[in-house]
Amino acid sequence: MPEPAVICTVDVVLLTLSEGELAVALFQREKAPFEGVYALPGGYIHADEDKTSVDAALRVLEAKTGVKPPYLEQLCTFAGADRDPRGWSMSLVYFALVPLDVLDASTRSDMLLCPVDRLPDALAFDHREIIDTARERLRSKSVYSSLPVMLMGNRFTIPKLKGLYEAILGEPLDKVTFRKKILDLGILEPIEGAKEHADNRPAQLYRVKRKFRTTLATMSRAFNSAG
Amino acid sequence: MPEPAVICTVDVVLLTLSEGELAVALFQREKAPFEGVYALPGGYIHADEDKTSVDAALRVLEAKTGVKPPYLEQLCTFAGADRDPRGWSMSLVYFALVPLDVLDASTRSDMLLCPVDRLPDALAFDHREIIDTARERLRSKSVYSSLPVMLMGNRFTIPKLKGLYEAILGEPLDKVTFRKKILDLGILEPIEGAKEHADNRPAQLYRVKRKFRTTLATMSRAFNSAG
DNA sequence: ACAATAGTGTCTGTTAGACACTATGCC
DNA sequence: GGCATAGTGTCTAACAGACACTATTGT
Repeated sequence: MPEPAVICTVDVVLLTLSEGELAVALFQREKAPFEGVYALPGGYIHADEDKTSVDAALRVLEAKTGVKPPYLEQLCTFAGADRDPRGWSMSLVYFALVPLDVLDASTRSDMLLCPVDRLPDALAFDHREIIDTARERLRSKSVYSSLPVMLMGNRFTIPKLKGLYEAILGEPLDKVTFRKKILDLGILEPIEGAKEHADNRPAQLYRVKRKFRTTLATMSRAFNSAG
Repeated sequence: MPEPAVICTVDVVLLTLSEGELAVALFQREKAPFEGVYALPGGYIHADEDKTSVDAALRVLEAKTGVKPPYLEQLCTFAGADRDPRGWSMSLVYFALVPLDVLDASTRSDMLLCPVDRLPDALAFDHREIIDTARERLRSKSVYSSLPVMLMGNRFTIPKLKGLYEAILGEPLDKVTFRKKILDLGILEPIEGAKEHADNRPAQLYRVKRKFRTTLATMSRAFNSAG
């Protein structure tokens, strides 16, 4: 017996660090439903074109943003009868982390980089919930891993990275502990003679070691003490 | 433009504790593809019947096993062109934990409870990979949470629960540490005067406190020392 | 009494976090 | 010199894990 068709789409939560804040990439929808309303980049799965669901996510992201994300993982699937007025729908959502400079280099002009703490009042479908889920995923992974370095550019200082962790976790971290643990991971190396200058003591610049450019490290203990 | 149809299914990895081992519920497929081969309980999403994807998972599980699982969460979505010979398919996989006695009470006779360490040589589709993903999810969640108590019955002893954690994590745990941490969670209470008798010193029986029957606790530190 | 497992008390090495301190730039 | 931030040394309280010990049953 033929089943009523299910609407199969892929959406991507692309997060970046913009002006010290976590921001998500949004686009105004060109068609109904939710025409003109901001939504995550996404689109139908093209069964004749996408070999895997990752391919579909990359294709959609490439089309909307021109970016190949250095980090991409499956987030969750949002499905049900009520989330799309056109019918029963299934949205396979991916979660991408992209440094701001990569995004800047190839941005399509219609993209809105919106700080996750100040989302528009209206978002298409259940995209607000999806973004919240992505934030929560990033937060929980950040507690015990080096995932956030995917949001930094090629060179960054420890204090800047600490600020990013604090922005993600929403709480202050201890300077000494953060330093020790992030360095103990062994994925960062100082860039000889390179310092970031401000109107105070310059900070040592670091980069991710070559062999960890793709792989990420997990740390043995959490950064914060929360249970 | 009409998109080529995507095959939308729900599958459930139902795990239980059988004779001290973690076991998964499998069924022989009645139709091609993979007719006669063991597979996870699953089926098409019924867009006209299932309001949400959880409904679909529960319906499929109820139909095959007669069980309403005390714990159910979305695991992952497996999708792509190659996993199903019929075409591009998308399987939304749920992950259920059920105590053995609940399962025994309403088992359909054609179910195979197979220890996860001794799976059949042949499994339908990518179900072996799916089961591995579920084991890994359970393992990672067990390190820092009380999730495994969902696999115990109404009453159990601390040493029995410790054995379950060891089966899931695949490594021995320290008796003292386990005791302290599982009790510190505050979700268990001793059953007054109830002991489990063997041919040695009887062990105190515990149960999950009423207010935690549905909610689960997370512990501040890991059970094991592994990073 | 003995075997076997349940359960506890104590010690030790490790570590997170607090705090104080030093270092190094710009004004 | 003063200020601000980078970076380090040290102390302490908490805790995981090891080990030895006691407790309680059946045989």
